[in-house]
Amino acid sequence: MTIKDLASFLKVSPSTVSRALNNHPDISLEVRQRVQQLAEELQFKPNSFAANFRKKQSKLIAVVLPKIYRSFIPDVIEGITKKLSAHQFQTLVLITEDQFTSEAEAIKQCCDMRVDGILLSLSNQTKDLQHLERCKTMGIPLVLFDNTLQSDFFASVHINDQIAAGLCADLFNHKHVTRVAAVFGPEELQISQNRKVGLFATLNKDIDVATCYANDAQAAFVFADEQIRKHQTKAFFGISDEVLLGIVTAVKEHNLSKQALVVGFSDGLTMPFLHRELRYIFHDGKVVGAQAAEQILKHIESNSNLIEHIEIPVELY
Amino acid sequence: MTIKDLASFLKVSPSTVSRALNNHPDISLEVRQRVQQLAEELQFKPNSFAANFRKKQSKLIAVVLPKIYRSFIPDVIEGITKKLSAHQFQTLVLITEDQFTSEAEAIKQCCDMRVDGILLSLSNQTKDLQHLERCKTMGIPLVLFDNTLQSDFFASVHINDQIAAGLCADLFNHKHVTRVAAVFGPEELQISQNRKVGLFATLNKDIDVATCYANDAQAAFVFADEQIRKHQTKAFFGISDEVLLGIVTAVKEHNLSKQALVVGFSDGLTMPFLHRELRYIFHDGKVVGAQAAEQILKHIESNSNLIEHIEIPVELY
DNA sequence: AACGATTGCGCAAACGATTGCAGTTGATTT
DNA sequence: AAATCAACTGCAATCGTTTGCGCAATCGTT
Repeated sequence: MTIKDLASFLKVSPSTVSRALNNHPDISLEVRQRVQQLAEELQFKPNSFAANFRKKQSKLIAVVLPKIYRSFIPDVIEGITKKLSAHQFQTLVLITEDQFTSEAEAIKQCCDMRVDGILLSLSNQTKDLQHLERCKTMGIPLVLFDNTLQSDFFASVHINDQIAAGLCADLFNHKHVTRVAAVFGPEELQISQNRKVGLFATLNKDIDVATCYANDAQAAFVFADEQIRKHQTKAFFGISDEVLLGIVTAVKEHNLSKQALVVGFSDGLTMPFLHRELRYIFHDGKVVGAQAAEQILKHIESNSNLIEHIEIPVELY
Repeated sequence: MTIKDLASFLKVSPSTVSRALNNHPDISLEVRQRVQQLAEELQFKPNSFAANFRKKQSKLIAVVLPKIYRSFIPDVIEGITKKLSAHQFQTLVLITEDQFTSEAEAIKQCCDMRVDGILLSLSNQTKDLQHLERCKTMGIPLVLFDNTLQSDFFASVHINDQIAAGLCADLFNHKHVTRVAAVFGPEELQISQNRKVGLFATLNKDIDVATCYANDAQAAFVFADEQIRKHQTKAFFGISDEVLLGIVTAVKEHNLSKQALVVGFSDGLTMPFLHRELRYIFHDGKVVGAQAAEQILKHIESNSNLIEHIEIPVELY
């Protein structure tokens, strides 16, 4: 069932059918309705591949990310798909497993398959943006989100990690803690670095800080537990829900729930429920995802080449 | 840069280039190499839309699911994308938000855009499979996974929820508990029903059971807390990580960690860490995802019309 | 040497939609 | 009555690959 078939049924030309289906004003209302009605009856749907091919578009946006972590990322995906599907774009998901080579390969694939745009959260092995050259030369818009690197050529969307971490530091200062145990993510991760810098920049110099890089609850637990035993630490910073889980578990095991001050970044779901005293920067994946999607749509739909660096405002809860 | 351009550079015909690029044996090794070499140099990549259009395939598989829950689903997606990308298929993600109308709409879109296959986890509003008719008529293979309904026309992949829940019941029986507080998911959910049936079928009849339907930690917490207060309940069943979180929190608040018996379904990550005594059916998303992907690939690549109903074996940890 | 079989490549027609341009009406203007 | 114009619609080319078929040249066989 093609446009030609419809055309011969209706004794009009394929072009007329095409235009009628697309509500082109050249076609009289009467013909338009006849065409659309028959199309409806016969359950006809134009072959979008033929159309996209001709129109040189794919209506596909790729989301390339290191891993589907349990916090934050699900919201990001939801935010992206919701925004994109409202604009008749579909969402492709590619996972790099935090491997630089996979990331480069994924980008290559996206370009080769002519997606209309790419949303990319960098792997923690990625040190520069060379592998994105192809996107530039092929004119495929790309927006970095969450874990990004500064670039003049690609838009980016994230929270201001330094400022956000600064808010956490303010809290420690204000509560006059003397010692903080801070758990960051993988050391190479840009986000780890930014949050670390932000924390230390604002934290009173006379506060002792014990630092640890961890990427799961277990490692964070071991560290927090040790800090409590050795130093009676009662103030903690955790960079993500994953490590906060480890910290909070240690805190609870030592019956410090009420006295301890646990501060960190969270998606506001599990951890605040688990530890009601948690103070956290609400890292809202839906907003990040929606904004990133909006940026890419702006590039595509209005052909704007404006490179924006969006910082999502954050609050401490 | 098209195949034609390459052809004129090399003074051969476009068909030769096409065949050379696809390693067609009709083309001499010498010509093949020349073509491939120049293609490499010029960074030429065939327009996959043109090719797919011609070949009537899309190399796209859609994954339609109710929501990106924090447990299980991330693993499912990972399992799917890994398997599919190994076969040069890309993964499209559509979210229905547990709305039947969204689900029907999503399926329609997938068909209209001619995906090569669909992996579907049903929304909990979905009562029958009428809306999948179109897939049948268009010959688009579809595999149900996780939350499914029995069907003769579509393959399915899931664990045997009844048997799995039975294993949990065995544990309660064996430990001679007298009272169980069981939390299921949304009542309409097929999975809820199956696990409930399985639990009750095996549970000793003289065990009192208090039942509750909840879909988040908070609701489960309230229920568990109440059961502990009113009945000193010490045995609990939780259908998912979400509700287990609520149960375990209540248990801990009452200092029952050591004495309580908490049993449920988990993805083996957060909850077992949080409550080391947790006994759980390991609900492995990666395996479910990979199996579902494998089923769809089988349909596509070997044109098999065999409808299989796969039950992933489970273990109680 | 003559014959069929094989090898290697090109021709041209698809695939199904879109779109610039031109042509056909009928109505309106001069 | 001729000319102008607008409103519709059709023609045909086009997007970039793939692929059935045909044609030469080469090969091996008797």
